[in-house]
Amino acid sequence: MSSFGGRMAEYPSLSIDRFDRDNLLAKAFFLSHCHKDHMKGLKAPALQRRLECSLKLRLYCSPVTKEILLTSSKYKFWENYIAAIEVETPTQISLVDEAAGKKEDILVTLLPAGHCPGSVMFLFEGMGGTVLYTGDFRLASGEAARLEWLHSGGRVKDISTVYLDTTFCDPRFYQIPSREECLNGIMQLVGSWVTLSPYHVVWLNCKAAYGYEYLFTNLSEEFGIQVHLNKLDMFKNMPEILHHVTMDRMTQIHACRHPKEDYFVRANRLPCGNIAADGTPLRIISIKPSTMWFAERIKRANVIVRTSESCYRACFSFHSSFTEIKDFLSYIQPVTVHANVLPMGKTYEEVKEILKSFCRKDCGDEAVYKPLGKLKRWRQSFSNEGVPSSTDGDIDGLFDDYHVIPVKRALCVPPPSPPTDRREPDDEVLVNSEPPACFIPEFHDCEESNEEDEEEEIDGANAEETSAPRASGGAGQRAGGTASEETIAPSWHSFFQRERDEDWEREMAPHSPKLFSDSEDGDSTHSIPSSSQSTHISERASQGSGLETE
DNA sequence: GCGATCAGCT
DNA sequence: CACAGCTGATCGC
Repeated sequence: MSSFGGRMAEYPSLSIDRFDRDNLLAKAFFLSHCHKDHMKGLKAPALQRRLECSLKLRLYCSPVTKEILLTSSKYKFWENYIAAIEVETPTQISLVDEAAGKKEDILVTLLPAGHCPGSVMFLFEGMGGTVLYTGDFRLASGEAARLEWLHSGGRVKDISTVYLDTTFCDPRFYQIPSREECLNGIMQLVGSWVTLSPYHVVWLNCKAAYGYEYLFTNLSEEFGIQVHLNKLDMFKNMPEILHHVTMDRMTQIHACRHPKEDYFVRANRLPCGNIAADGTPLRIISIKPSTMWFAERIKRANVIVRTSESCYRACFSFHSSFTEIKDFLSYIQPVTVHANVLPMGKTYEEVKEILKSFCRKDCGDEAVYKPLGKLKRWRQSFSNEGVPSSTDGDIDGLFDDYHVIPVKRALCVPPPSPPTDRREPDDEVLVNSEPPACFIPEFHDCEESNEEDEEEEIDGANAEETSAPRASGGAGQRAGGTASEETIAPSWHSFFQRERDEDWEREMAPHSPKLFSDSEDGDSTHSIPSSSQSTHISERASQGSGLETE
């Protein structure tokens, strides 16, 4: 959760991701993405009043963020005060002091942050120097090098300060499997289930927040099955998402929510209450995206963990891991860095100390901080009214070496580890060189591990301990169900006959499914085909009743 | 009645 | 397994 106060020392008249208290006095507002903890005060009457009294005040964000924000009626009043800025399009903004009549121009560039739809980082350039506010982000190691606007003249820009998403800035979160690895694991699990029969459905237990959309679109694309959501209006102008989601409950992949969803799922019901038209009980598995991390370098990661008979956790993170943060910051090499988030159980000083080690070092008389050069050209500028006032499409000359990885500053890093080396996360950095002139602590050797109590290895003996009795008088919940949630009888059968009509009938065994069980209890019907080696699904004996829904 | 804050619970 | 946000209780206005 962001604890950033909203303002940066270098540009104190801007407010970012906080809109309460002193931030109300800002000359311009910025929203990095649409998560509530970055929107504090954004719908407060005090801010509404402030807007109505000013001709100049604008909220700057990405076009997607604007779309999402304005979909919510609570934020509709922003309609005339939002200036969407295209991503990766340097844009000039005039900050006007309406009382003093003074004006200051800054250049802002939105960089894709990989956190959720519309999420961006803000790169500010102006009299306060070059400052990067990351918002929340997840970039894989090496991705900073591909962000054009972090560079100039083939080199990384001279960035004085970074305001950084430090959610996982703790060696405990040393490594998180990549987006692709996680997605592949989930795809295989989903695929191995939904192909068994039309009655095999998956419930993705996603939090009520943006950021899972690429999961939905990829699953839908792969299996030709749209994902059921409670509402879609926020995606109405995003066809690339809209095509893959649906409000039709008659589908095999669900990410719908219900306040009592755990009750539903325990009773073998989907949160939306959907059932098969012919009364055949659905076979539901739940997959809960969670952050799973690895304190040590391990060769093969389990990105899926089975927690009970029909419940799985799948690795999923919208924040960069410790390694990714380190890579990002080491590449940017700012003079100073501020933590936007205090990771659980860490003090600000501890985080600061870690971050400092990734920043630019004071090495003797090497030029440490060069003043900002002349600003280059920009494509488009906004007047204070938020209207694009000019267009200058010619930016190509700025970055003709686009495909060449820009050269980093040659600071503080002696051979044999030249600064231009791009390290892969797996490279063994700690063995290959003398300590650099500026000693950089490494965290590779940390002994911390989340593995000890996780028991992620397959435990066939316990894996079937899932028919344990319900903790409570669960008998009151009949699978066939309470009548209140059902409305119209869905034409389940015909729906799927369009899609595929063979193969599944023979799979419709009457026994209860035992998923991914390696045990030989004789009732196992579900196993990931040969691909299980690459999926890294592990079983974990359920600690509780075996009927947990998370 | 509304908003802010916090505990509790995913 | 730790992110993001909901619900409900409490308090102040």
